[in-house]
Amino acid sequence: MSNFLGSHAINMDAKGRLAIPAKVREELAHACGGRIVLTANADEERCLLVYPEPQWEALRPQIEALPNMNKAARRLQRLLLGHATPLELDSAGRILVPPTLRSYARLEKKLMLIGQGKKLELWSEERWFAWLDESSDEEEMPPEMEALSL
Amino acid sequence: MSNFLGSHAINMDAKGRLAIPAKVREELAHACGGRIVLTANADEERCLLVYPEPQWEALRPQIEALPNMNKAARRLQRLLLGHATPLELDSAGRILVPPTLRSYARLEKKLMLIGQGKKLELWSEERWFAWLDESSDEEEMPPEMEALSL
DNA sequence: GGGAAAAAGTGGTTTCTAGTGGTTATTTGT
DNA sequence: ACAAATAACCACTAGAAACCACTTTTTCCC
Repeated sequence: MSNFLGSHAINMDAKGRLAIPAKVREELAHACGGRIVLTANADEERCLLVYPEPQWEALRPQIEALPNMNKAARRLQRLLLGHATPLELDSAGRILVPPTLRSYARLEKKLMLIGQGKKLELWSEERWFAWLDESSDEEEMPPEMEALSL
Repeated sequence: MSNFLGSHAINMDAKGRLAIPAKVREELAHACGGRIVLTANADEERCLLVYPEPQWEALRPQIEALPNMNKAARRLQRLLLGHATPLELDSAGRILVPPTLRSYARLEKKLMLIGQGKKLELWSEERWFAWLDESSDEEEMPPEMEALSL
């Protein structure tokens, strides 16, 4: 099972190529042989999600099966399914981010790649730091979280 | 079971390397053979957390399992999982703090390492002393705390 | 209490590989 | 068929990691 951790600053070149950090590349190699699926994030943060292909294939039927008379469910489907793009690493360990996804997440040169266990998140650096600075406003936390002892 | 106590002033060099104090090194050696995980703190104090690897591995699944349609849970995941970095001590007993974590906790040259029982906290010296000076404002305390007799 | 030896902390140097950019080939569309 | 855009290939540079050497502090023994 893949286990992506940590954050990495990476640059995207003018062609939309970005080099996956070597550490992450290793993880990807034996999680999916370098076959990944890139898609949009569903919540209000405009970032991209990087799934090893098997992980994505496990998730996809669940999304497709959602009762889509519900507006929120339709939104999730359109965002996730509608942006999903299979990608492979090139010989130098880079991926080419499709223009659509690039503009969805407002990616420019400086990016951040954030490990999230079974997947990775790809943010524009600017947006990532802005999100970090947001006050962790008084959202109510789920009971599992209140019980945590870090 | 590890049991980190006390505080130590330490210096980070220009490359981001910092020497773990010998006392702490001993504790680490037989808690995890020197294999540690460094990550960000979840609350508003921007410091880093140092876990012996087994401790972290006990915690990680709990964090990953949080219901991440919830905003507060997502924040915790992005901070903790998204910054977690496994590290090993070099031949001189030092660790290299990744640039991402260095900037998150605003670490410069002078740092403080604070024992917290099962983990350690790593602060910029400046922020540590500033925090000490903060008024412990009238937050209400949990019942377990009210029952304490120091 | 002083000196010596060992350990701890600090800094620099070299080597290697990850990351970057450019160039050529191929494919697709007009 | 030709042109433009995309994809694969190759070469170079810069940054990171491992190695090594030195200085300073502490502890133990005389």
